[in-house]
Formats: sequence, structure tokens, C-alpha cells
Amino acid sequence: MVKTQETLRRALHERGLRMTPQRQLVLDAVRELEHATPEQICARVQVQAPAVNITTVYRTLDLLERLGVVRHTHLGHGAPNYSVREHQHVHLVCHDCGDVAEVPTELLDDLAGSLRDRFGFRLDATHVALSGACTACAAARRTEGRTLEEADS
Amino acid sequence: MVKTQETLRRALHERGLRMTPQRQLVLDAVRELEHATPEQICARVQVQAPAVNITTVYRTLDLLERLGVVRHTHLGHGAPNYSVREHQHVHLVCHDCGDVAEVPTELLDDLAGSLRDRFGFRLDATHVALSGACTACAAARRTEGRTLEEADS
DNA sequence: TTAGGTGCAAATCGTTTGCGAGTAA
DNA sequence: TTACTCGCAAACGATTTGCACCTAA
Repeated sequence: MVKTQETLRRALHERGLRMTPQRQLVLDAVRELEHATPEQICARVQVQAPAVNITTVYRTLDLLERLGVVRHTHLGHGAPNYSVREHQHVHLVCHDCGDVAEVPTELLDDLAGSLRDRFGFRLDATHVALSGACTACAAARRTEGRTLEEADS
Repeated sequence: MVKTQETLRRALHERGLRMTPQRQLVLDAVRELEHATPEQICARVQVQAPAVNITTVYRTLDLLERLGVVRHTHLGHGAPNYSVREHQHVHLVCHDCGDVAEVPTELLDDLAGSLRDRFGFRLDATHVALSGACTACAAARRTEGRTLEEADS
């Protein structure tokens, strides 16, 4: 919390950059909203400071990300989703209803190990959401129409 | 192959839809290109039929997807990536150099099992690319001595 | 004759860029 | 003074929509 803020201020200062109200507000919004799009973050910031432009939000998110304070995740089709860096988990996105579940990153530890050993690939478990069908939609699908592939057999 | 084409024709007919040259060409392009964005698919189609509009490509891809003939994958920030449904594997995308590797879906079998048992979530292994650092970029990063503050997305 | 299919232009969404003005060190 | 910051407008890339025309059943 405060730690990140001081870390940010120091990191900015080291690079000759300043801690501004806008940057403060954007960081606060990211932390409070937990998962939010630039649009949502902007709306939140504008509650306190209506004059802040969405361009500034984009620029600030980009900066905060380069400083390692926030990260973004692609949850699916639309806009990316920002959260503070400490807030780590794997996202499960239902491609039918769009529901997003969060599960611990440890679930990917084995996979990360295989990818590293076999392909030299360092998995970043938090950056991308896993897609599939949630319990409800998987059940619904089983009782419904089938796809072309399935009908073909 | 011919099989999919006939299957498609039948599926279309069942729904009162027609097999048109455009649809044929789009499907051919998706298959030939293996992984391609709507833009690339359109370009390919226009080699044979320059008048075909990108709008038609989008509409056709959407239709083919609903029929289960093609699928799309989000490889990262930009446009989605279409391939025929049979063409299955997991994508590993390097978030530094953008390189895309393909690995067998079996790697995710264990994970898919856990997600199903513990969360009722049916993983679709092919829809999303896994993000991380490829061998080269992981090595480069280590020698650069990046600090926490310098970590990048 | 009617539903389906297409092309074209315009709209939309998310994001970036150019630029001029403001402000802290 | 000199960077750095910001807001605003415009540009931009990807995709969608509205609409008129056209064609197969």
C-alpha cells in the first residue's frame, strides 16, 4: 500500500520524473478497483478530478507498468485489465457467459516447469486468462445444440 | 480438405444458408495460411477475387466460427488469429520479441483436469496463447540485470 | 417473391500521437 | 531555463453497422 507508493515516488525520482496528483490517482484507482480497464480507471479518477483526461490515464498506466507497479492482463476480446503487481492469480474466463474466476497461480507451477525444461519458455502465469466453459455454461452446452464438428461424426 | 467443405455446405444448407464463392475462398484462405488475421485472410482472398470486401471476411469468419469450422485465438495485443478447427495446439507467445511457438495441447491435460475437478471449469486449451519469455529473451533479460522497477509487461 | 448475401460508407471502440501551454526543479 | 506533464483534438487500426442492391431458390 504505502510501500508501493513510496517505491513509485523513488522510482520516478531516480529517472527524473515527478509524482503528480494524476499518477497518484491512477495508482489508487487501479488498486481500489482490483481489475479494471483504462476506461473504468479513468471514470474512477474523474470522480475526484473530473478534468483528468483518458489520454493521461493511458500514459500513466503505461508508465506504471514499465516501472513494474501495475500489470495488465488480456481477459478476452475487449480492453485489457489492469491491477497492481502484487495482486496475482490466474484468470479463468468463460467464453460463453464472460464470467471471470480467479484461481491461485500455483496451479500452473507444474506446467511452467515443463515449459521451461522442454522449451526454455518462462511462463508468465498472470498475463493471460485461460479460456473455457464455466460450470453453468458447460452444463447448458451439453443439453443444447451441437457444433458442426460434433454433428459430422 | 474436401471433407470439411462438404460438411460446411451441408451445415449451411440445413440452416437455409448458401455456399458462396466468398465463403469458399475465406475457408480456403484460413486453411492455407494456418494462422492468420482477418486482414491477412482478406488479402489472400483478394488475390483470387479482388472485389471481396473485408466486411465480408469478418462476417464469414464469424459464421464459420459459429458453425465450428474455424476458431480464433488471441495471440497478444493485436488482431485475433484464425485457423481451421482441426489445427490444434497451444501457443507460447514471447512478450518481449513477440515470437510464437506451438506446443502440443497434451501439455495442458493435467491442468485441464485440475481445473475441471476443483473449479468445474472446462479448459479450452487452444483459444488462448500463453505469455512469457522465450529462451533468447529470458537469457537477454538476465544479463541486462533488470531491477524490479524495470520489469516490463 | 422473398430471404439471404454482398459491397460500400460511415460509425464505433480502444488507443496513440502531435502539439501547445503549464509547471516544478 | 529546461525538462517533464498534461489536456485537447485528431489520427489510427480493428471491427461493426446501416443500407441499398443483387441473386438464388
